[in-house]
Amino acid sequence: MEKSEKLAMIRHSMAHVMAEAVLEIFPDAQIAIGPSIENGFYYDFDLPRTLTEADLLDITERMKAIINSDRKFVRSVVSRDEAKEVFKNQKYKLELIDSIPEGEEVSLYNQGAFTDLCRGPHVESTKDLNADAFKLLSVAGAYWRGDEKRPMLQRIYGTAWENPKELRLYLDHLADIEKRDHRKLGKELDLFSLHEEAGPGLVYWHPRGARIRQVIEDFWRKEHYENGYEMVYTPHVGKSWLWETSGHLGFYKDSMYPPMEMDNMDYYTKPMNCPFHIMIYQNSKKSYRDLPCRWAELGTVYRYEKAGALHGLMRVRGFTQDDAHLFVTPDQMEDEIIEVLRFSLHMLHSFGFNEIHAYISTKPEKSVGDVEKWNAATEALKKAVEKEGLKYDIDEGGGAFYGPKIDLKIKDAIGREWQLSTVQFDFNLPERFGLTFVDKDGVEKQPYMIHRALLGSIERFFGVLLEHYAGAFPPWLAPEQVAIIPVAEVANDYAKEIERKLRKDGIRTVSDLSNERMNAKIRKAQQMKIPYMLILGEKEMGAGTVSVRYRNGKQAFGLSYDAFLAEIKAKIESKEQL
RNA sequence: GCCAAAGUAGCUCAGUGGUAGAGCAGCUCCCUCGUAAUGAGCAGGUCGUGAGUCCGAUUCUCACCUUUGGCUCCA
Repeated sequence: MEKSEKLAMIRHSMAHVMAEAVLEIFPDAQIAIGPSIENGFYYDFDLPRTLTEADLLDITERMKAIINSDRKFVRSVVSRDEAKEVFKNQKYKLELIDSIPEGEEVSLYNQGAFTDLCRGPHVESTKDLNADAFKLLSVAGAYWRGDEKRPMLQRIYGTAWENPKELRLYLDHLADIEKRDHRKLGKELDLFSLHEEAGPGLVYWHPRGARIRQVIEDFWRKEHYENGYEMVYTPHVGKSWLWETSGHLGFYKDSMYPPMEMDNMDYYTKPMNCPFHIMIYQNSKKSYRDLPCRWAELGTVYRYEKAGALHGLMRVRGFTQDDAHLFVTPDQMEDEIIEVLRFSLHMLHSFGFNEIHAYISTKPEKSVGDVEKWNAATEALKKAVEKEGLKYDIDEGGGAFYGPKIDLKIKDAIGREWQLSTVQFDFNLPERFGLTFVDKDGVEKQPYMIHRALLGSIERFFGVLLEHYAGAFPPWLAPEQVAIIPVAEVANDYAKEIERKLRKDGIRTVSDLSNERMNAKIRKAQQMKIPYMLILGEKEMGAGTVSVRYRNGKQAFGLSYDAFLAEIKAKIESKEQL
């Protein structure tokens, strides 16, 4: 048996054991569902009162007792009526029984005092579970069937493994995630802040964070120019006419900031940049000779995200998309898609993301645009992905109503997936705005329009980068690349001299002339995760050299200034991690 | 928006029905030091906001705001 199947069985069985334990404490509890999930399991309950930390300990102890009592998991197949009789006091189970398709058999699993409606499979006996290889993690609210109109249940999350060692590894992994939390690092490294009193979900970039953002944006612009894009700038607000035409006021209004009234007109802050880029397109009549238009903008947009959805930099209300729109002829479409994908991968690789997975989403049932276009676009997406040799999954029918898309997800340093790039066809806006170009044959035709963002949003991308590197940015991104640390006051002038030279040579440098001890300065620089420290004392002054302490603790003594400069420049140039 | 927890000094946190404390950071002084914290002193808080109970509320109650973990949605 595959390990993943075995773990799923263990976790699913754990969920049943947990349900039994909960029922021991709350005999009248209504039980909902309890599946295995990635890394663990959960079970949803409708309970007479809110669970506390103490309850979790109590449940844990009871679970251990159940596991150690060697109860068999016994499967039985019953009729619907029999099942309904068994669960006559369990309204959620009754609903589930009714939702089982006709013809599918209804099975129960029983262990000890607990019987659950369940497809299985399960381990043979509770003794196949390890009482020291699970942990209940948290209680959270969850709607019955994920529907916010239905009752809110209490969900207990747990993690379960084959043995205590695996559990330990997983708990260490959770601790690692916590250590890398971009909100924590953002504070520690003085990169950004959010201010509840000034508006939730709005980001303030501090000098050190802004430095990194600047490096990202400069690189982004340079690459875009090199790859045939032009930059545009567009306004932050637009009259309601624009959003009515685009359809946003019809489909997207709930996610937009409310209107501002001026001169009897409603103005909306933009939740997307597309209508503005379309205005530029429409400013003049386009010939096939003008296409493709590749227009990019670091466009700051505002969206009303539900309060509960806000999360650090990952989910905010104001953010900057690294947006671009491509207006292309049908002939150009395929090559352009291949090119966009190649470009995306190049960008992601540059930032140190090398494990990339593609997800193609195809035509949903309700859609606009004719089938031929959908097919051509979808084929182009597949071709592009295959050409790059990317692993990909297809989400059949998972596209937006207005066009198919590719999403790229990267894996970070600790194996978590993040969606960054997205390439999205749009058959809707060209129609709504009546976009055309004059083809060779003199006939006006509709161009293909492609939205794409490579990094997604700068805020979110920054958050992902921060967690990926755990704050220890590679030299090319580090807000401060060199910290100069004089051993004692006598070396301060020499420190200033070296700082001036480095700054002049384009190296981001700070020097610490405070009257702390050298050790304290090193500690400070180390905590700020500055990649290079130059320790300058009488020896260096005398010889006109520098001594380097690298972020990883290694040291090099007596380097000439030029040798050090060459070394750091090479690192920056290569974008390597130190 | 819903469920739960939380909000005390710039940060991390302790604490109490009789208007608060630590460490770090900050400031001052001392130290001038060779690879992760020299030492001493000072200053810093209307205890998230508003109401209620009470002789008295940071502490108890309620409402609101915000944050966190989830649900939903997504970049």
